[in-house]
Amino acid sequence: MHFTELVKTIKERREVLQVTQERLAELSGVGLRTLKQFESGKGNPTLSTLQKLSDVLGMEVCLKIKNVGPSQ
Amino acid sequence: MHFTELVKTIKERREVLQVTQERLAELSGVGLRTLKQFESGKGNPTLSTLQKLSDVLGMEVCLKIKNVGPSQ
DNA sequence: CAGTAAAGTGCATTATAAAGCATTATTTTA
DNA sequence: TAAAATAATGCTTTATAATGCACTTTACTG
Repeated sequence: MHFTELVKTIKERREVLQVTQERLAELSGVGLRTLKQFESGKGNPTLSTLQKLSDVLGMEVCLKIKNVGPSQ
Repeated sequence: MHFTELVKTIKERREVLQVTQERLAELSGVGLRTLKQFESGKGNPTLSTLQKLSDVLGMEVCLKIKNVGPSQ
């Protein structure tokens, strides 16, 4: 997933769960400014920030082997 | 995946591919010091750093819904 | 064991993520 | 449409990630 997709995933998940940025910031311990910056596609969050947000949203950061198959 | 697992995954993948830290640093554009720090379980890499390393190793950073099933 | 390669660590500097605050813009809803 | 809620942005400060360099430690390999 590229940066943009990660942002989109977090943002959509937050919206599905009907959580505001403010609430997510509170629950995750991530600064509101940091969350806003991230969701608006700017910046370069630390792994820790990404994990805190993911956690609250019931998600997790993972690494998977890229699919480099020819017929994709 | 927790931080430790992410580290382990990157490190093991690098070793499987028989790439040295030095070579991975070169290929990914990540500083050798940064890579060393990460692999020895210290620090808190930025998403960008994690992605650069993953890319070269044929992996990608992703977000997935956590499995919170009762019988796990 | 000696020599070499690879990995880990201390220190210092630079770049930038994290954060808060105030303000503005946008969206929602009454 | 007015009011309220939510989201975005500029500015600034503080914390820390990224980096290089020199050195130590740990693995290999002859």
